[in-house]
Amino acid sequence: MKKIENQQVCDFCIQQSDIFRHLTQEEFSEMSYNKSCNLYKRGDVVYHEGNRVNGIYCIGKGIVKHYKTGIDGKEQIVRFSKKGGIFGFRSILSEEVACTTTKVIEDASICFIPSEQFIYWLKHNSDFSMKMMKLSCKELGEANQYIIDIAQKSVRERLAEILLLLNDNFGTDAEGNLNISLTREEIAGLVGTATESVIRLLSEFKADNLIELDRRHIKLLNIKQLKRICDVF
Amino acid sequence: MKKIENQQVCDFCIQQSDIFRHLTQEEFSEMSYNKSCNLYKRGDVVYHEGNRVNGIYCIGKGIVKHYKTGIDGKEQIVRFSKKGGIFGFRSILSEEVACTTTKVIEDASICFIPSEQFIYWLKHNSDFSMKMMKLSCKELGEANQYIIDIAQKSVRERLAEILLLLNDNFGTDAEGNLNISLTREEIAGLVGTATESVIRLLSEFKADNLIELDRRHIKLLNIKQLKRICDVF
DNA sequence: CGGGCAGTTGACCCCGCTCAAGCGCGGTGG
DNA sequence: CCACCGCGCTTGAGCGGGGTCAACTGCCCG
Repeated sequence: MKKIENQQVCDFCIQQSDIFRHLTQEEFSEMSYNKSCNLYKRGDVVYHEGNRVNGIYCIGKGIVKHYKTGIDGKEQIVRFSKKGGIFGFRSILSEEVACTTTKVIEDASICFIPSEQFIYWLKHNSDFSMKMMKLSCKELGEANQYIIDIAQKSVRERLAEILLLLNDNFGTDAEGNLNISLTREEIAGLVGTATESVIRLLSEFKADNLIELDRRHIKLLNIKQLKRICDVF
Repeated sequence: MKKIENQQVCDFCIQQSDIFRHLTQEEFSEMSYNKSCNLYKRGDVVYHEGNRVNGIYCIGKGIVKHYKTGIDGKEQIVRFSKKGGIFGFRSILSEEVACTTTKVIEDASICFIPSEQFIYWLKHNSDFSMKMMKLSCKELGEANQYIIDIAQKSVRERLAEILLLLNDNFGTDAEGNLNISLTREEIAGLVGTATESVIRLLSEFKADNLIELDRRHIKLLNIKQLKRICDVF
């Protein structure tokens, strides 16, 4: 886990983030002073499930996955975070240990802000506090949706939904491929199924001309039909 | 849906709730002035999924279930709230419509506090605001746990877990029965399975002397063994 | 007494998980 | 430069958990 001081990229992360838009100039300077910025490579772990987290993290560049480890070490991915996103706050605010492991899946530049600083802002800047409140409640709504999806939809439906969700969250590159590179196993951990099932269903989708596959590059060809597959509700 | 003004029970709900402990005397009086208290019967709906919620609710007495409606109207219960609990805040804070329906399962006395009042407190009482933050993040952690449970555990394991969870949350009455009365269908909606599966597994548990069944009264006989069943992680 | 709903039980079968074998590609070392 | 290795990916076979459907019971209530 290589960590390099890199203040320049770090300022970028503040500008990107909705959460920090409402800081005053003074607060902004204080933040720059107190935070530290590190570079991470794919596979690096930011923190482990069950560990105490003593600050929040914001992303200037790259993508991380948040997952819980279950039976036989099988990963269940509950969320991603990308440029402009923050994470780690759940554990601090609920005063519990981390409920997920956070691992880098695309080389990233991530800032660390000590929890004292974070808590101080929450208490003294109500705009910031309301933004945080909104964020955590939004994530709660998404988690609730996830629960009913996994409980009631078929794997096929969930896979279609996940593909659309990745499309919305990460968009596409010049060739039209999803702007996130996941192994089949990671997709399985996201959908909540076995790796083999993901492979079979992706092949089916390809045969039906819904998607194009080239190794880890996935291109959505027929979004309307994919929506029809997952919108059973 | 019978609603009766009932100020006396309502004061009780404020005293019960952790969330309101930190209000000043002045704030407490203001709250009593602005809130309204209503009585609900089993089956009454407090608000529907997809509707706008314009205040938060706190419970003086009774139990409600929060559920999402899925395929064929199948309910997925995501949470309960009981005496001292508050709900409805997620929708207000995330500025979205309600993501769940809230229905009474045990006759209840529930207060309504307009969102302007709620938001005002959040902005002007940082203790209150921190409490709310903690609550929403705690719920988020529970939702994440729920996701991996449903994705990776068997129905048998989940049912055992749910029984223990009900035991922790609602305790037992004088005869040792769980202090919450649920239909088999509701248990199924909680576990995320079919009603018939719940019935079969409950019978199994009974045959193994893990529980005692008498209609909707459930009594846990061997908590240690139930824990062993659900703790596969 | 009859209707309706919750609960129960049995039969059936399909989705999706597991296991096992084979393939393709990139990296490494001789 | 090629041979080997290992990991990620793919495909097939088999089977079992659990969902669905249907029939029946018991109980409450009009």
